Amino acid sequence: MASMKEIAQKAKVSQATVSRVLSGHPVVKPETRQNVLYWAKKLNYQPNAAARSLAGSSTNLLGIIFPEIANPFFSEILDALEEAANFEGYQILLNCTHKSIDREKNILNELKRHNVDGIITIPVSSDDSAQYYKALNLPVVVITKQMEGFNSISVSHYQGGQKIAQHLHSLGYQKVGYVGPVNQSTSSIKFQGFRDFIAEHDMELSDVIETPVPATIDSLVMYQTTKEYLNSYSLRSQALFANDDVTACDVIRALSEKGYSVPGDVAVIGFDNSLLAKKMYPSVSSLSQPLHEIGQQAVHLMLRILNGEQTEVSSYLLDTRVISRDSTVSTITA
Amino acid sequence: MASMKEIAQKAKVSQATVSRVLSGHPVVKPETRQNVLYWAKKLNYQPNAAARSLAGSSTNLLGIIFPEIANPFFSEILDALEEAANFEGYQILLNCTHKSIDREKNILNELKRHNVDGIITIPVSSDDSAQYYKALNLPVVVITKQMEGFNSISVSHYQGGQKIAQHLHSLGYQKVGYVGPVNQSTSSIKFQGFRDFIAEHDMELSDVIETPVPATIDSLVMYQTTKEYLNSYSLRSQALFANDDVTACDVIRALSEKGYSVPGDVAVIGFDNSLLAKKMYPSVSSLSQPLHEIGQQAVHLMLRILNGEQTEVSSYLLDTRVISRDSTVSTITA
DNA sequence: CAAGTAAATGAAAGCGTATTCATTGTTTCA
DNA sequence: TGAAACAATGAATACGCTTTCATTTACTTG
Repeated sequence: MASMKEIAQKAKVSQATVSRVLSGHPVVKPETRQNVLYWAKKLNYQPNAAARSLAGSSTNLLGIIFPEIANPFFSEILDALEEAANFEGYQILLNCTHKSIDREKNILNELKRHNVDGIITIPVSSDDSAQYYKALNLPVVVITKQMEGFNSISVSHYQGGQKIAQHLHSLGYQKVGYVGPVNQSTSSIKFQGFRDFIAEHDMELSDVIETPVPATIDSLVMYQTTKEYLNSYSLRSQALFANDDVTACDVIRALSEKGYSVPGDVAVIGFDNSLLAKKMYPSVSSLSQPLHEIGQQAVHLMLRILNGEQTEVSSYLLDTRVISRDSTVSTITA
Repeated sequence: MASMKEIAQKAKVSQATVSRVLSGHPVVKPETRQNVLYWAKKLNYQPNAAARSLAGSSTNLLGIIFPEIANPFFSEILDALEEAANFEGYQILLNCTHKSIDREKNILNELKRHNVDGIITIPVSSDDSAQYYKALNLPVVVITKQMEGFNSISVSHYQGGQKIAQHLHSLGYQKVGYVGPVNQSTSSIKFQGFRDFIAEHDMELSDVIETPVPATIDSLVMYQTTKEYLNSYSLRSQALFANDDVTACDVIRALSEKGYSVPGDVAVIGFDNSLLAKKMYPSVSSLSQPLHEIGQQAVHLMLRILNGEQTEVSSYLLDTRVISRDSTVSTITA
């Protein structure tokens, strides 16, 4: 690899001048600049990232922390994140917590030693993780959820739950149910919004199928829990709100296997509007989170922080909307 | 961040000795070692990656090059890759080509300047990409396909096509069809295996629905092409082989919308055994590629190369097997 | 035209580590 | 007991870059 030293020799200038040219420092005579650029190009010069980092400038490295990747919800965001970051000249260091806070701590150490310029993260826990991120003293952008004292890009899960209920209400469903975790942070907020809307309108929460938080995307626990519920109770709901699209798929399977037709007998609506909801047949209605935009905005927010254009901490909430598909239909007959 | 210098001061030894202890160099007196380790721990020492890199040792950085991430096929592999790499103490630098060879060239430059120890890649083109990888002079492991002159971890797509045909044959399907690209490298190999098996057994290739190669996972082009075909021709096949699981989903939708029941009227089988095939209802039969294993083995192969334990170039082909699900059923009546 | 100022560049230090080479202290063996 | 071999450590250098400070050159102005 060609170094600045070689360029300096060829161009008959000092290495300092080469550095100035290549880092866009203004005080260089145009002719000198041209000459240096000529040789840089000719030698296919690539700045050594380690040397740059060591010399104190930025690394153009962004640490990314996700719970897992195989989940389409996450991978779609990651896709957008990668695209935006690379467009802006940043490389991405990808790490998964698998929802373990110990793993998260280790990752933070790793990222620190690599001198990342900033971190974009889906933290393990909005409560417990905060202190470790604080201790880093690095720019952090939290996505898909909020964390006290940190910049974040997310959606209102409470409002999301409301919109789901509203959607079902507008289609004429009166008895509705919920499938998902009840005591987990994000899920319970969705559920709360859902319940609050129900309470304020002429609706009834007829079934609550509480599931554990699945460890991985391959987990069948939502399917199994739903199946067991259907074996034990007779379903009273006309429509079910599944906490996310993965759950929605599992619920549809459990329902179908028990002889319910979707949406004929029971409607189902998911959350996230991830790939699964789109590709399923019948396609699954869902609350759309702008996944691509979340990734993109996270990167742009990070850049603003790095450029000092944004100093105060703020949470951005992006818009959501219900995408109505095959799994929910109007029950209102003329 | 604490540096070796600080540890050296506290432990009253030279920085060189600290370096020796921390990099496991043997010639240090046990007491000295203990003392240094004590202080390293106490100061929560984290080695500076840039300095290490610059001083000539390895970076523990692995470059990863994928076409896209949002596709479940890729994201499942990525998940395994990340897990294995981190377990082995490596960080992952993630990049997407979006199937552009120019983008791929740029990525290679980026990775080079970051001094990655090696690259694990799904190259854009097995023919055109090779030269750029060669020029890097870095360890490279190709995955999910083969590239002349490079180490690779993949499956036999030809044999995969054969196995699909064999599966359909064993279930009693005689007239079968294919949906997918016809002139793209990997796809056409699958198709060839499929055709060859058909030719050698009492089967007939009744429909070929040629689709373009979709640009992204969100593309509806496979669905549209299938729909158009169904509008123009009457389907003669009893079973369709879809080039991958995403296509299989689209085919099922198109068929269902045209009034065909799956698998009642037409069976469908996919390729990859990705998340989509598992989560769909009815679930989709598919040829299972060991996605997790591909990721894991790629990392382990890379480590063997880096340790000099593997010097000659070789292609590893992992086992595949047909996963029979709801979308294919036996037509043989007793 | 001298003196002072601005523009352009070079020399050198420093970032944190690995590593070579030199040095010190300790042991071994003739 | 003296020299040689060895074990343990320190001093110093290099890696490629950014940045400060000093120097040179060119230009302005009274």
